[in-house]
Amino acid sequence: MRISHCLPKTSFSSPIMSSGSASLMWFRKGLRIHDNPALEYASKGAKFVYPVFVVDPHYMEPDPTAFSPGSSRAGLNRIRFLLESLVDLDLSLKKLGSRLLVFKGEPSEILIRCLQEWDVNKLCFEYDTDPYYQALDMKVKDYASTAGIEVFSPVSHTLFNPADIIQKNGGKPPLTYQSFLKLAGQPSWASSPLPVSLSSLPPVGDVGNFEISEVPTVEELGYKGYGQEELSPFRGGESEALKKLRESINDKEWVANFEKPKGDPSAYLTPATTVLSPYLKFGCLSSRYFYQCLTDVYNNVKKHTAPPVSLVGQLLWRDFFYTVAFGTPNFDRMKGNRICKQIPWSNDDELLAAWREARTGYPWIDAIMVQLRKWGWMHHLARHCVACFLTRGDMFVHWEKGRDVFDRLLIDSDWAINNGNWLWLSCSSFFYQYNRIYSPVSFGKKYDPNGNYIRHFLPVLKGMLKLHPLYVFFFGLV
DNA sequence: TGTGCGTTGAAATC
DNA sequence: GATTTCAACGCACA
Repeated sequence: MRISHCLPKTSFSSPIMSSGSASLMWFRKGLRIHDNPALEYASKGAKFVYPVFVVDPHYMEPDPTAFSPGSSRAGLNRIRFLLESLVDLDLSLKKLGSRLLVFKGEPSEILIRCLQEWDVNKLCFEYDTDPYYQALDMKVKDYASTAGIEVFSPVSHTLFNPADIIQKNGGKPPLTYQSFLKLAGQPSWASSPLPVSLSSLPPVGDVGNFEISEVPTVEELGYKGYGQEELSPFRGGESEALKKLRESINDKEWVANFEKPKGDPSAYLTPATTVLSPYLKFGCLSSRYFYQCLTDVYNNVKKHTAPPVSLVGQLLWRDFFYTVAFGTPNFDRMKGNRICKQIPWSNDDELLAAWREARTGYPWIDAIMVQLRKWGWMHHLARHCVACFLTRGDMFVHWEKGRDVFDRLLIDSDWAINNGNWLWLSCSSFFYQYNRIYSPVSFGKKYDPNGNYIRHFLPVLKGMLKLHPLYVFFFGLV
């Protein structure tokens, strides 16, 4: 690791550690060495550390019935990004005298078996607010506590602990960005940075009868016949994340002046090439480390932009959505979701398929959808464009359907952020003006008759043209 | 209960 | 085609 900056302290106080013991470090997100309080605690005073990752077949293995290459839950691009991240993590662990132990199966069953077979007295993993992990972690924690194993599960995926913000707000999550900012304030770790640089890790203990495999390749998972050139150009892993971060941070002027477009949206082309979101999603890059790097830059320039439009503002948006998602039951559904407007969406699967398969007939929309399918990543404004088109244009398709397509195809798809944005862009929550069901002004009107919306995205779309020859084809149709 | 406001949007106008 | 105007809904806070 070439981390020269100071790294943040975890906001959790560490329990008294035992000595001469073994720890199990369970990786899920947080696929990194830097700013990883769970890994740090696992290695403190431990004789052995077992770094474990469980390949869940539901997430990883081919599902031939899905509409695109991939498993039942994730597209091939994100699966490959994850595998690359794991390979990189394994390499980094090896440099520190350890390695990644890769298992395959239902994660809670595997974890419990590991805890039964190995002489482990500490179980460490990053706290996760997603419902999938809330349920999974409950099972594993329950077993650990009955077995007398200490569990350390710090919040290190986000800048703030969503539970803290919700508590400060009287038990409910704030529903506007501004109120979130007020409640959040400065992160507790921001003023007292702690340099953390793991120089070595305790060795892996005896794995007993377990068969430990290397990180599988996509071919080994059963995906055949997909060449490199057909897939996303973005490589996964912490090393790549830190390299990309450094490239972005080096341009201090750009970092300080980063702002949402106000007349010159072409300024948004630069962040389109940094692509840090997938690394934040898997935790290859710590959002807290990113935050500190940005504050360092801000401290060394005369003036800089501020939330919501600044780069730090973007990290705070991420925390905002994590907080609302954590504090809202059924956040990923319309029904039973108290913050979601109840709308009688159309149920036309053919319209959905046309959108998904880039054959709407609108070249802008289709070009973006091709990029989504091919690269698994697209500019955030482009996402807004196609999401509004699907839910608020003539299609009027349920946001949950569009959400599912993004969730499958985006390499950076993140449960809280993806659902939050679809709620927003479909006028179901956070943003309510001109809801076409309830507003006689806009109801039934054709989507964007003046082309205001598309015009807003034009510079971004033209920028894409430079990036990939495929767009020539689509733009040629205009 | 009223008022302010939002990483707004569409119609009116230049 | 580009710019300006103003209508709009529900959260936040008094």
